[in-house]
Amino acid sequence: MVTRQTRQKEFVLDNLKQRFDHPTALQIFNDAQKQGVKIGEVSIYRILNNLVKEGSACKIVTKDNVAHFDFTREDHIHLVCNSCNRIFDRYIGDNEKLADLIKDFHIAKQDIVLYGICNECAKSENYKKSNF
Amino acid sequence: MVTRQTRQKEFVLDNLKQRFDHPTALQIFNDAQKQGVKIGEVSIYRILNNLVKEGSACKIVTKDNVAHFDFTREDHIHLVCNSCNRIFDRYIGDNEKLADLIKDFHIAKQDIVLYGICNECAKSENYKKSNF
DNA sequence: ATTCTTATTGAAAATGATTTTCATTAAGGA
DNA sequence: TCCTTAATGAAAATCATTTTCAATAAGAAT
Repeated sequence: MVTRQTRQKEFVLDNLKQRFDHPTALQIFNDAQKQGVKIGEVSIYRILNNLVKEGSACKIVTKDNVAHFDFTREDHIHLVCNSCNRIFDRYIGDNEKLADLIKDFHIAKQDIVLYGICNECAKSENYKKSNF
Repeated sequence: MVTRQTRQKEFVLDNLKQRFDHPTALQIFNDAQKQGVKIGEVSIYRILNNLVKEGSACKIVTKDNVAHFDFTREDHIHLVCNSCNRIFDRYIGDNEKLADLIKDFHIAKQDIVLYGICNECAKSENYKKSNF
């Protein structure tokens, strides 16, 4: 299957690259409309999910069940506020301590969540079928 | 407002205390039915959300947009598999390094998410109105 | 440049977990 | 036993996201 370059894909990727506010699909859709770019909302969802699959973007789900997207740049982690649903970036090295991550943010250990692929799924390679 | 003790609340809390598999509302509902305990699904959602609000439970949302619940015990963090959607507990101290969290799990830094309350919301105390 | 294949799009409908509504039930104090 | 109102639950609503599928268009082939 040969992938094709389209206006829609280009717009979504560019929009995501330019901004640092972890937009939702709807926010990107609104940007497109403001700029007179014709894209259906559904296509934005599909394009974003594809970017996540290929590793060019990551998806962060806030507690209001809304997916936010971020272009994959330098390694950083995400601090998510459960009240205002904003997402903050924190750049931190491998050798830094857990306590450093929690500083300046009110986080219980139970609310530290690391999304990845468990060893079992990684071995079976089933995860390739996954949406993430 | 005086809170009242009910069979329904008791069942949900007990069920959550007994299990370590981070059940969904539906799983708890199924347990109730198997055991002949009459509770509506809606009530389970409501009771679980109340437990989260009061700090007795925490909610972990997997990438398939399903909420899982965990009775608040010792401090531990959650590793979530994006393929099988299982949730793993990891007990870890403040002084441990970030690298230790990632060991044995295939995680990009972008997929490390810490849910909490940002300083701004904590100051304004708006977060008390929040569901979390 | 034109044709052709099929990847991609997008509108409408479907999905599915969760929340809201509101009449009914029942906890537990009076 | 009565009374207030917290809590429940069935049905309906919500809402982000996904699926469907006919129409469109990228870009290779001719």
